[in-house]
This record gives sequence, structure tokens and C-alpha cells, in this order.
Amino acid sequence: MIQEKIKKLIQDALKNLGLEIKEIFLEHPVDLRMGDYSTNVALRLGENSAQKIAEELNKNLPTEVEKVEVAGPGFINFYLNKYFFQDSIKKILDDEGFGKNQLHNNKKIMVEYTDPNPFKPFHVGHLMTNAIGESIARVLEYSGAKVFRANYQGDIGLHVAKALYGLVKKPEEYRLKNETLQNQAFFIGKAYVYGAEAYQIDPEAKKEIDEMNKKIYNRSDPELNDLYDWGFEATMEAFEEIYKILGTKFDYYFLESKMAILGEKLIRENLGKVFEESKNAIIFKAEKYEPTLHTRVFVTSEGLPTYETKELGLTEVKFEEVGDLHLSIVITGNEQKEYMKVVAKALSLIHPEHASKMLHITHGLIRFSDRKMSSRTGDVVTGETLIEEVKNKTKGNVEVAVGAIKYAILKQSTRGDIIFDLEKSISPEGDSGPYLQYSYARAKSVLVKATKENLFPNFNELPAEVTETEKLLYRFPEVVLRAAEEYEPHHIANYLIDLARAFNSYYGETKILDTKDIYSPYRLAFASAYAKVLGKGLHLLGIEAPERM
RNA sequence: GGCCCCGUAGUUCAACGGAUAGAACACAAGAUUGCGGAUCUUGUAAUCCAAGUUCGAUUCUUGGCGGGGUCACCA
Repeated sequence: MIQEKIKKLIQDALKNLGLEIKEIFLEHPVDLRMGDYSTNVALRLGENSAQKIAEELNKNLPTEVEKVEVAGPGFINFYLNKYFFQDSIKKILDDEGFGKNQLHNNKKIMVEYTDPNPFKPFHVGHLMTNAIGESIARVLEYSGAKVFRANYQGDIGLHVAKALYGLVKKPEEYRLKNETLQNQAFFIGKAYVYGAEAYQIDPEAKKEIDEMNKKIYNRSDPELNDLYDWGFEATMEAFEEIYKILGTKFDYYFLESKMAILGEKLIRENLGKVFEESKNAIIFKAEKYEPTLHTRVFVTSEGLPTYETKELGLTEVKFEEVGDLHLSIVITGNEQKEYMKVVAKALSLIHPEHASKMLHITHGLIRFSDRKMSSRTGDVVTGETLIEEVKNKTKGNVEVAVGAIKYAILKQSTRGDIIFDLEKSISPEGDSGPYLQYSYARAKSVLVKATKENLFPNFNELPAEVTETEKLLYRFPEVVLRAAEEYEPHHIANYLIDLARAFNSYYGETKILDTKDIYSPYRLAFASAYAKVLGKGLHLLGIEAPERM
């Protein structure tokens, strides 16, 4: 890598001057005119050492470096020359693994995300978790990790009873077994909304639903069982359809009902040590170990395991299922952050070797610029509705619709809420997924046209001029590495949009008909490299790269 | 109230302790044009406040102010 070479160069220069510094920081200046790499060592050494160091560096520059300059308050800037860029184009085209790194070399990492509950609608929040999770999974794969994608789903609990209540009370409205799978699932979701509302406003219904919940739990009512089995299958199958559209394929499906067993076993084993009884419930007083945490109930006074217990069981199951698991990542909304810390603390007292391998990544909500997110009844905007709506605006192209939504989510760092603006998300120019897809298709079409005219890339030719795109292309592996280190796909999204803009403005200045210029062998090689990097970048975001648009 | 996260142009987002805080949309002006539409060029415009650390702070620390999450039997 070129950075290492430059760092070594600086080190040698410093040694010759009798200077010393702990670590050399090398960065890309914000402005390309300020060089390709820059170091601040002189600033930290002080006493206008910049000139001296630069002189020393200039004594023997390697072939890749054009010149070294001192600028600003004492930065030393390195300018790479056309031989370097010629070579990097070559590397991009030759090396299938371009962009990959060895950060997690052969380590096993499980990423849990999406987590929609059977019997409930797949809402836009699931879309967000999915987009982030899938992208992180792919970035980790590029870092050499063996990634296992996991989905954790609540197959029992009050929400199921609420849905079944709706299905029992209004079968003609919600129980549509002859409909398409998507519609069946859609109306089961509606039944849930109906049940949830009844549970809140009607004490009679609440009693009935609670009763049903118990029956579901011990499977004592055959009729209810049939209804459950049908509903479970229909919603789970419908989810699969959505995963296909989103480009996700899970390796593991964990069901909440199964996790309770192992969780409760752990609780029993550690009762009196970690957990204690209080008011008939089993609780964990996390504040005893960490003053910023709080108490949480793990088993209710009714004897039922709570989510905390199941989460405990789930974590253990993950380490059992995948031997030698190096890291277990869970992606959820921000609201789960606090209690997850408590669960992690509890686990650290039981199996510290597992607790240290948990990583919880949280994100905010999707909000809409043009409407309210949801009513208090939980009748939310579903994932399909949103995809469908965007699709209608993109000439029926699902790939573009999904790309638009995913990019809108991934272009900013996780943590905060995102504001989804439909018009902006599909803008073919501007800061959008379709812009990247269009840009990719455009580069591809240049290549297709060239092939038709029997023109071929030749990366042994030298660039006539080094453009901004080339100055960005070779940075791709660095960007991927940073995204992997920080678990932040938005670094990639932001990089790609810069790259695409640079490329489009470069090609935009050239008249397409002027074949002599635009189809010169070098520029074709350059366009190929661009298409390749952009294609890889889109893959890392989980966005389809269309050959034509 | 305790704990956690967040406060950047009008809006939505960038900026690994560095150089003139960078884009997109919106807005304004000009060019072009067979529409008050489309396109191109240019421009206006921001770090919540106050201290501290540092050669240098949007970034780190402390205190305010403002927003969100969470704080025992839902997930």
C-alpha cells in the first residue's frame, strides 16, 4: 500500500535528521489540490522543521511520488504522479479482491438484524434495521470475516394473542386464506392492529386476549393452534418475499420461544449469585455493579420469562451454534440500548468471555417529511407500502426503489433518526441511490458502446491528465476499511457519491459523440475501473447495480 | 430528577484534533431556451451558549440551554 511506503519515507527522513516521533499520521487533505496525502509531523515537531523534512524527503522520492510540498501552517503534502494512477487503474482491473482488507481475517462474526415478529406487520423500522445490518454484514465480509446472518423473531407473546384475537373476532375481514401470501400476511397484520386497539380500550377484550395468550403458550386449544400455525407460516413466508426484494438471505432463524428455556436455566443456576428474588419476581440489580445501570425483571411474578431472559438465552445459543464465534453483533432501535446494557452486564458475571464479544449497534427512526409515522394503535407504514410507493415513482423499477430507500438510510451515520423525503430519495441528480445506479449504468453503457465499435481498454497507456475520479478511485480500500472499523456504512455511501459526481462531471464535459477522445484506450480502462469500484461500493451498501436504466 | 445519545447553512446530511467547515435540495442573479417549465454558470447562507486543554477545537473535558431514548414484571 502506498500509505505504508510514504510513512516509511517520512520515518527515514526523520531518522536522517535526527528527529523522532511516536506515530506518523497520514491523511487525505480535504481538497485534492492540496495533494493526495498529507502529514502533520512537522507541526508536532515544531520549530519550522517542515522545510528541513521536505528537503530531506526530496532527496530520493520513489517513482509514485511526483512532488513534496510544504503548505499551510506546516503540513507536508505528497502529490502522486501519473505513473501511480496508471498503476492503480491496472490494479483495480486485475485484482478481483480490490477493496478488501484483512481486518477480521477468517474470524467468525454473527450479525443479527431485521427481527420482524410473526403476526405483526413488517414496518419501515424493519427496513432500516435490515439496510444497516445487511450493509454491515457485507462490509465485514470484505474485511475477511466469515459472516453469519441471523434473524431473531418473537413467535410467542402478547402481540400474537392480539393478532389471533382479531382473526377470531373478524374472520371474514382478516382471515383470507385464498388470497396471495402477501395479502394474507397483510391482513394478519391488520388483525394485530385491531387486537392491539381492542386491548387498550376494551377491558373485556383485554381479558380475552390475556386468556388466549396462555392458551397459545401451552398449546391447549386445537382450534387456536391451527390458526396460529397458519398465521405463523403465512407471515414468515411473506417476510421471505421481502428479504428477496431487499437482497438478504439469513443463515439462522432464532425464535423467542426456544430461547426462554436456556435463559431460564442460566437464571436458575445463578439465582442468589447474580439474580435475586424480589416481590415474587426474579430480578437483576445492575446498579450494584455499575452505578449508571438499573434494575430489570428477568422472570415475572407470574413466573414468565421476560425479554431479558430470552436475550440472555439467545446470546448463549449463538455461541453454541457457531463454535469459536469471535463477535456477536445485534442491530436494533435506540430504545433497546439501555436494557441491553443490563443484559450484557448480567452475562458478564456469568460468562465474561461471551459478554466481551457482544456488540450492540442501534439506530433511530425513519420519519417522513410528508406524513405522520404512525397512529397510536400501531398501524404503521409497512415496508411494502413504502417500497410500492417509491416504485410507482420510478417507472415500476423495484431495484431502483429499494436502492433509493437504502441509500436514504445509509447515507448518514446510524444512531440518529432519518428523515425520508420521497422526492429527494429518487432524484436522479443529487444525493440519492438512483443517482449512483444511474451513474453505474452510464459507465457500463460507455463500455458496451466501445466494445461494439471494437475499441478496448488499455491500461498500459498513460493518462493524458489525472482527473479527480482517479484521485478518488485508489482510496476505495481505505474507505471500506474505515467503514469496517467503525461499523458505519455511511462512509462508503458518502465516498461513492463524491466519486460518482467527479466521474459524471468529467464525462459530462466531454461530448459523447466525440468518440476519439472519450473512447481512447486509456479512458476506457479508466471507465472500467470506475464501474468496477462503483459496482463494489453499491454491493457493500446492499444496493443493486443495474447494467442499464 | 438519574443515566445514555444528539445539537453544523432555510432544509436534509458530511468533515479519522488540522489548512478557506464540504455537498444536495431550496433561494437569488445571470446565460440559454418555443412556457412563469428544462438546462448551464455564478452567488447568498451554518458549527446552541460559556469556560478549559492544545501551536491549532465542529471534534476532547466541564458547566449551562434545547431535543430524543430509558429508568421493575411489554418487546
